[in-house]
Amino acid sequence: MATLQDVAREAGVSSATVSRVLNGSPKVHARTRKRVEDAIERLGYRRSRVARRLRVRGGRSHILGLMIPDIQNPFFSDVARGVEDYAYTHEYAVILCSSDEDPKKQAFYLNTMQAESVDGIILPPIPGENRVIEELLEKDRLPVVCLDRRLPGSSPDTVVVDNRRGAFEAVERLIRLGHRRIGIIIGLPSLSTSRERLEGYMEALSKHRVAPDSALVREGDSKYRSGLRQTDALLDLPEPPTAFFVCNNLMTLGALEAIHLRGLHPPHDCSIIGFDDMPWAASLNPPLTTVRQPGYAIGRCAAELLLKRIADPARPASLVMLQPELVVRQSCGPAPAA
Amino acid sequence: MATLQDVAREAGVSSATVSRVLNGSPKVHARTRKRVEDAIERLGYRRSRVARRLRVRGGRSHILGLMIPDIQNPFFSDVARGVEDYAYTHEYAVILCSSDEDPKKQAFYLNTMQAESVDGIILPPIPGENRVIEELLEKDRLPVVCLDRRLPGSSPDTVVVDNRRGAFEAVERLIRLGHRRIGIIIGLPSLSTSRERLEGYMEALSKHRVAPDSALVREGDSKYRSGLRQTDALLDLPEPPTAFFVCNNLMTLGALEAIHLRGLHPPHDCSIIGFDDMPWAASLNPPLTTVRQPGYAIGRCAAELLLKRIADPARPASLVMLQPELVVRQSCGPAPAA
DNA sequence: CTGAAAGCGCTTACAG
DNA sequence: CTGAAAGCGCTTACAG
Repeated sequence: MATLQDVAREAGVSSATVSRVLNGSPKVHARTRKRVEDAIERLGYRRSRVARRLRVRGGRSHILGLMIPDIQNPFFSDVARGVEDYAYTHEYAVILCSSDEDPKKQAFYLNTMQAESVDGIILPPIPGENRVIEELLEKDRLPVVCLDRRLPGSSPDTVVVDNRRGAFEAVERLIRLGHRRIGIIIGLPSLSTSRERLEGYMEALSKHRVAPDSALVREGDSKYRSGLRQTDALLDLPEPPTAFFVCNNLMTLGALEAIHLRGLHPPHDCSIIGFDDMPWAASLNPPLTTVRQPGYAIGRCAAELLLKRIADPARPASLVMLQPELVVRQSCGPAPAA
Repeated sequence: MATLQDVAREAGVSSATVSRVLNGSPKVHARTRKRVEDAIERLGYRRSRVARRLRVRGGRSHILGLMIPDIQNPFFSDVARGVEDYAYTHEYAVILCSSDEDPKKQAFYLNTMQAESVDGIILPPIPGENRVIEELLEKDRLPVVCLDRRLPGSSPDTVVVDNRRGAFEAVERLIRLGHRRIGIIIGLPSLSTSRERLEGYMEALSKHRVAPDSALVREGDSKYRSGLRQTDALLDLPEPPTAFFVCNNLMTLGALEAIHLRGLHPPHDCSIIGFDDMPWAASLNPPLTTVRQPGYAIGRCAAELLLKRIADPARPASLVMLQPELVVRQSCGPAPAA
């Protein structure tokens, strides 16, 4: 690889001049500039960002770090795409990591990102691992934007969805269809999203004077298998629910499987509403009614907040709450007469 | 941020010694090592990878570049996860980019990756853009592995799936069920995957002496809408197909939608086989028979080849062909009597 | 086992 | 408008 020195030699100028040309400094004679540009062309020179970053004070790496639980979860691939597209329009690239909610992986990746001197990091905080992120913010003064989940205690820039409202609307719809025994499967209870969705469920029940029953509340882990198991458990109840509200995409697939395995056919035999919409929700059996989270918009918004913070570290932190939307398809019907 | 110099001062040793401790050199006195480690701890020092890379000859960045058409396509998120997981076990992080098959985006991202001095790049080559990749390989001597698609002309490390065989088996199955008019919807004809899947289709036809009909061959663009449109076109034929072979995941969803809109119910009214399996394929209506590509394994394998090449640039290039698998569910039935 | 010194490829006041 | 020189934060022969 040719270096800046090589270019200087080739063009017969000093390295300072080459650097000026590279940085578009106005005070270089047009003829000199041309000579340098020709030399760059001839040598196929490319400036080393690594060396540049070492030198330039406050030098931006133009790299963002994005750490999500799992890129194979369609919600998070929507988020990732949103981040990436916004970053691209601002000439940023992104380092992507899947943490699997594993503190060890998170630590490794966070370390790598910092060592690579990313300009900032976007992540949904892992419950119980706040310290790490707070250190990032306070000690390392690294811009961080939280997404999907809130960071209890501190309040960095955050973008979340109104989970309470999304859950409330879903459950209210089920109640209006006549359902009184509504099962809910939430994700890990340590997640703020799980708690908020449960709150929305409780509020809807309370508003419509439906008595809550703790047997109808099940905890999963956001994966397919837990959706299957918890639905099974619900169906095994002496008085099983007539409707299901399943709080994430993969668990909903599992729930559907469990329901089918019993020979049940929604929306006739029972009703189901999922959380997270997906391109194939309309092709499921039955076409699935879901609470749509704007994953792509969440990603874009987080990237925007991060770039703003990078540009102005002193700006006040903001909390953006995006609205979910109930997408009604065909998985809900009236409650069977009791 | 504390620098190595700060640590040296704090520990009362030279910077060389600190560096030795950092690099795990055995020839440092245990007591000295302890002093340095304590100083590092006290100062919260983290070594700058940027400075390190500038200095270490042939210094590895421990970053891989991965450029895929679209992270929102589940096949590619499987691939991405495979790459990432393998990279993680070897202490590598990955920069992820979605090219949308857009040469301009590809150029920008490739540039960024190089400037960031990634140690190597994994990508499915964009048709007609071979030059760029060849330059990477020859001029910049940057390790590159191609994935999913072959690079016509040269032969870098490549991992692909046996598309011909996957398509052949799918179509043969349809023929054995009695289908004679089998529609196929391929992706962009410039992609090697599209051509190979079409070849497999033709071979199956030919083996079983079914006359090909060019009206049954439609070209899509791998997206949902084209699956919908091309299926519509097929159904509008004077003599429509009784079975459909749709060559990618998103187009299959579109095809299913088109079929449902006509009030048709597979597997009774027609049959359909998709390409690419997905976690929710079993929950579709009907549960979908598909050719499963091992996306995760493809990603892992590509990452493995890349790291091997980085370690030994002189090793001969290898072409790995992974086998697809026909996953039979319930979207295919006997052809209706003519 | 440890230190002084050179240098990786750039940028940037400081002179001129 | 241009150049000489210092320095970003590290590593590594070379001495001792």
